[in-house]
Amino acid sequence: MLRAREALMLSFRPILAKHGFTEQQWRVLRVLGEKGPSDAGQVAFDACILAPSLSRIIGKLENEKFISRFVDRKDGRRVNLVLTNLGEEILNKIVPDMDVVYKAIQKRYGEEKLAKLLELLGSVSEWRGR
Amino acid sequence: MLRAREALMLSFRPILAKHGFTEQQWRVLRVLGEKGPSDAGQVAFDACILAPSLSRIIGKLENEKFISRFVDRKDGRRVNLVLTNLGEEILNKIVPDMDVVYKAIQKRYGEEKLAKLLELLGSVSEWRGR
DNA sequence: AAAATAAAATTAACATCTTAAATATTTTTT
DNA sequence: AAAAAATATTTAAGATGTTAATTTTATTTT
Repeated sequence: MLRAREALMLSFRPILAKHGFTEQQWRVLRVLGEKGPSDAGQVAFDACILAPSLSRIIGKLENEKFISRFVDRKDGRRVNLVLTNLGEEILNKIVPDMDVVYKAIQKRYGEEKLAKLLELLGSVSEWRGR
Repeated sequence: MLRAREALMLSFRPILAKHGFTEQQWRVLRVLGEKGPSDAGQVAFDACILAPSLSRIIGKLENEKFISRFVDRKDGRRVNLVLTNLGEEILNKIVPDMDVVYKAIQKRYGEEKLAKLLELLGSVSEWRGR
């Protein structure tokens, strides 16, 4: 699984590097773009990043003005995260490049084969906690 | 893929923690146990660990007497790694515990489904370099 | 054979992972 | 309402990931 992931990321990483993002920073931006404003816990789950890592990542992304962070009004423990305009801009620049690579992979590997793989991976993911 | 891996490792990590090893240290020991003495480059590939990480890991495992390291006689650039007796002992203690978990997963998830997943993952891994 | 190039491992620097502990806030108990 | 338990986030510390630079040894060029 590690090697498969590594083989895939070899194609994606150069795109991120060109824009100065790491994989994880990218996942945070992408999740916020796809699901809209969310609290840190939700982003951590969606981006598959542990809470301590996320804390530092959002610190950086906030400093660089890609996201903003504010405490929830109803629950003072929660921190809400939102993309800034700058964050949305950069997201819209990167997404198309990633899509090109994704589609190339889909074509090269076989569309139905890839779908099957994702389905099997999804069913593994779901047993969290048993 | 990340989430699937995480779901699986949730079952394995406690076993390693009980013996005081990290995932990566374990992969190094296991590879040396399965393939016998190998040079660092080969171990790095087999254990899916980058060379710089491996350097640090083998430093620790050598200090703790689980492996020994010596330069290749024919090629002075290469470093060969071997399990010590202590390393083999600990390996033989941990392997059965890991097997129990693996078989439980195999049973719970479905043997042929798991085989299919591993096959698909294997074929993804193989494109390295295209 | 000397110089240039290539290859394997290590070191360095910064980012992230992982577990545990600490903080702050909310909810539940008593 | 005060105390206790639970929840969300952050800090801390040690280990690994990632890229680049360095070191050492082999191989290739000239």
